[in-house]
Amino acid sequence: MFELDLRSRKPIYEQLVDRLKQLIINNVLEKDEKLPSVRVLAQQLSINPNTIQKAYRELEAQGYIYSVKGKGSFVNHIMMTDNSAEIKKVKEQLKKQIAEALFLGITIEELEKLITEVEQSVTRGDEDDSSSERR
Amino acid sequence: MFELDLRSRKPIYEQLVDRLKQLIINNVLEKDEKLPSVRVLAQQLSINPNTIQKAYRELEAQGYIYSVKGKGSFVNHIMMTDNSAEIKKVKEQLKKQIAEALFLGITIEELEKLITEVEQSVTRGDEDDSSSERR
Amino acid sequence: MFELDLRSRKPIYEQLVDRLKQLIINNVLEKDEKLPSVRVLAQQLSINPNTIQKAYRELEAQGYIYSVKGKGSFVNHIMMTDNSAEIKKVKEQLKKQIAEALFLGITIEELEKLITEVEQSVTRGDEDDSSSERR
Amino acid sequence: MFELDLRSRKPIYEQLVDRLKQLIINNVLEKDEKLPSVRVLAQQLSINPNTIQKAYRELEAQGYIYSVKGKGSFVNHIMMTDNSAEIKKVKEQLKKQIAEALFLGITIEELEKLITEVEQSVTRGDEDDSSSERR
DNA sequence: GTGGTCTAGACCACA
DNA sequence: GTGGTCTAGACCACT
Repeated sequence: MFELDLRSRKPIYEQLVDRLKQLIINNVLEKDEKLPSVRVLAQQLSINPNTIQKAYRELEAQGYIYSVKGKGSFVNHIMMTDNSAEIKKVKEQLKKQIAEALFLGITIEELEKLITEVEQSVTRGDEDDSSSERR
Repeated sequence: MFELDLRSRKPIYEQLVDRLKQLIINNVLEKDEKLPSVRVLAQQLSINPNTIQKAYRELEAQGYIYSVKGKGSFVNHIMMTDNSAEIKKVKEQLKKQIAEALFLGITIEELEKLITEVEQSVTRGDEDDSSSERR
Repeated sequence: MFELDLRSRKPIYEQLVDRLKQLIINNVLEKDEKLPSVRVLAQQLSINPNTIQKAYRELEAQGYIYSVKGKGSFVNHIMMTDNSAEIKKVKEQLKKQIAEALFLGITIEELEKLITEVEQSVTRGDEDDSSSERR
Repeated sequence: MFELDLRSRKPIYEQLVDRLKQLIINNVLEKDEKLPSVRVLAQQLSINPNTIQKAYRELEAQGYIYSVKGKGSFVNHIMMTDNSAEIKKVKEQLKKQIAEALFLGITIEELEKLITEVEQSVTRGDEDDSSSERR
C-alpha cells in the first residue's frame, strides 16, 4: 500500500507525505478517516517512528490532516484551513512548470490532455501511480 | 535581478538554476547570449564562484546553456539535445501538481486559463516574476 | 584497485567515473551493492572527499548509481532511466573510433573479434583490466 | 570545409586535429599533399595562428603529417611510424566503449551494422560528418 | 556516519 | 580573462 522506495533520493518522510497526500486527494482515504498510528505504521513499514512522526507533522502543517491528542490523526479533506496562500503557491509553481513544458516542446493540447486525465482518475477514485523519481 | 534567498532550504545553486531557466524560457536571455562570467556573477551576488559554476554546470547538463573554456557560457535555447527524458519527468511532475491543484479546489477552467496566460506571456517575451519559497 | 594517475591530463573525478563504470558494467559491482562512502574512499585514495563526490554525482546523473542522504551510494545497474541520449552519444563516439581503427590497419575481422571478446567477458562477469592513458 | 564549432566544449585546436585526421583517413587529403600554411588557414578560419600551430604540432606527434622547415606541412598517410602502440591504445579504448554500448542495451547486430557503415563510407571516400558533441 | 552544500583560495588550460 | 579542477575545512539534513 505504501511502497516506499528506500533507495530513492527523496527522503523517506517526504515520500510518506507525498504518498499520503495522494491517497487523500484521490479519496482513497476518506474524510475523518483515522490514519494508522505512528507506532503501527512504523512497524508495518519497518521504519523509524520518528520518520513517521515527521511526515504526520508536515501533513498537519499543510492542512491535510488533523491530530487529536490521545486519539490519533485524521484526514481533513475539505480543507477548512485557509487555502489561499497554498493555492497561490501551487498556481505559481504550475505556471513555472507549464512554461518549462512549453519550452521543451510539449503542446497545449498535450497539457490539456494531462489535465483531463488527472481529473478523471481523481473523480474515479483511482490511484494514479506515477511515482518513482530518481534524479 | 536574482533575489537569492540565502536562508532558504533550497540550495543556492538550485535557486540559480531555476532562475536562469526561467530567464531563458521567457526569452529574456536570448539564444547565444553570453551569460555573466562565473567570477563576475559571483562577485555581484557576493557568492562563491564555485557555487555559480555548479549552477552553470547543471544548466549545461540539462541542455540550457553551453560553456566554452576560454570564452564563457552561452544560452543554447534551441534544445538540440535529446530531451525526451526531461519531457517525461516534467509531465510526471505536472500530473502530481495538477492533482494537488484540483484537490485544493482550483477548477479546470482556472487551469486552462493558466495555460493560455503562460503561453501568451512566453510568446510575448514577458518575464513572469513570481519567486519566493521558503519551505 | 583504482590506480589513479594524479598527473594525467584527465581529471581525477573523470578517471574515477570511468573506472567505476567499468566495474559496474563488468558486474564486479553488483546491483544495489553499496559503494564505499565518500569519506572512506577519499581517505583510501588520499584524495579530497569533494572530488569523490563529484564523481559519484556524475555517475548518478548518468544513471549508473543512486545516492541516498543518510545511507550511502548504491549501484543501479538496471538502467531504468531513459538512456536514449546516452546511446546516441556512445554510437557517435564508436563510429569515430572505428574509423580511426580501420585507418590504423585494424581489420574488420579483428573488430568483430573484439566485440565477441567483450561480449563474452561481460556475460562471464570478468574484469577486463586495461587502463593507463597519459595523453 | 572545416566547419569549426566555436561553441563546442571541445577546444578548437582539438577540433582541428580531429577534422584533419578525418580528412586524411578518408583520403580527401592525399599522400604528400601540402596542407595550407598556418597563416593562410588561420586567416581563412579567422582563428588565432597559435591555435593552428598547436593542431599541426599535435598531428605531427601522432604521425599523421610531417613538416619540412621552410616548405610546409604534408600528409603522411602511409604511417611509416610505429603504429603498434597506437593500435593497442585504440583497441583498448574500443573494448571499453563496446562494453558500455552492450551495457546500455545496444545489440551486437547494431554494432556490426555500425562497423559496415563506417567501412563503406571510408572506402567510398565519403566525408562522414557526425561531429558535434556538446556534453 | 551518510551524502550534500558552501566557502576560500590555489592552480591549470584555452583564447 | 574565461571555464575547470582540486584542496581544506565547515556546517547541515537524514538515518
